[in-house]
Amino acid sequence: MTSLTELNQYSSEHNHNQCVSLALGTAQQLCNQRGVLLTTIRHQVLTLIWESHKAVKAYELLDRLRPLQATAKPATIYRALDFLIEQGLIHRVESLNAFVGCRCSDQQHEQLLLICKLCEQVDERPAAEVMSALLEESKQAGFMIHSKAIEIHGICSDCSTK
Amino acid sequence: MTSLTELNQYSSEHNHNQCVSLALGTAQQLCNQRGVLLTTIRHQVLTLIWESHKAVKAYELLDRLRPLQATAKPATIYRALDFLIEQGLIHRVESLNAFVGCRCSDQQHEQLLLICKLCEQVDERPAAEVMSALLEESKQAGFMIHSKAIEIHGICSDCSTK
DNA sequence: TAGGTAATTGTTATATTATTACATCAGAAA
DNA sequence: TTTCTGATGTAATAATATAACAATTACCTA
Repeated sequence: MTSLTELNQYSSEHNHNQCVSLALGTAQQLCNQRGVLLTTIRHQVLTLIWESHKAVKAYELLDRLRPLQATAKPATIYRALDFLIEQGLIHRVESLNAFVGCRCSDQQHEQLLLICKLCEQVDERPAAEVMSALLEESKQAGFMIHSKAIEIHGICSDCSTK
Repeated sequence: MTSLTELNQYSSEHNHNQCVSLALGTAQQLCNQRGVLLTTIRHQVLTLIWESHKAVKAYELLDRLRPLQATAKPATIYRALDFLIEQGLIHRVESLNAFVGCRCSDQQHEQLLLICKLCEQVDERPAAEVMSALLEESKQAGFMIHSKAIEIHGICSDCSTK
């Protein structure tokens, strides 16, 4: 079986339907395992986020959710986003105030994010070397890590070779 | 001469006046060298930011600036912040929507930020190993770096030993 | 199946963060 | 003096996010 992390969304010919169905399938499975509910709204928001590999703004999601949920309000979106983040199904991109689907929700969730300024796509990388250097650095500083946001902005390989 | 980076703000007995005068001195010097103006407002905002090693919110700065600049408005603060960031004199902490003085403005500006959840102080570290691992990772991904935000949240050594 | 409870969603209002556009002013250069 | 540039004043508004409370739904168990 293909795993989420084996797909590279930057390649223009990637099968995005496969991305989406893998992501939603994994999400459902994880929620089942954890005894939490992937309700209709949460499922819809996750699906909207997965429409592309770009980070999406909350109010853009709201606009896109409204046709499906006539009563949707900001709180509707933010609650769904909170849930999806808690469950590790999406990333909050701090430097963009935006949200992107996580392709590694079943594994190590904290990843390095490579954010392309041109195509706006966000790539996740486990970046083991970076993470271990980070651990070492924190250890030296006597700092106990709770969470990390590692966000790199630049030009992705696909855009720079075009 | 003591350099900014030799001081550790986490040690409760550090001489903060020294931090401030070093920071403001370096800032003035850099602005002179670059032929840009550290105007009264910009100097005041930088001074307010340096009142502590905590990240400060824009509207909190505004409140604290108003006694000094009766006409100050949001744009006043955001313009000063934009300038200070451009000149590398402060960091924007993306994950807090807040701002903190930079102790390495005369050197490599992009640093790892260690943000304590208890005392709220922000420590900067050049973290050479992390940065080189990051470069290597980007290279492998064919990604051209423009800028980085590396923000680690947790408990600082000072707080965890208290 | 009825009743209790916790989780989810609906709804309104508002807080917080940030930008845009245009007017004015101050200082350096022609 | 005129002109240009950068900085600031000012008003309005856009964009992002949360709080508080009511209503509904899902689920457990007696």
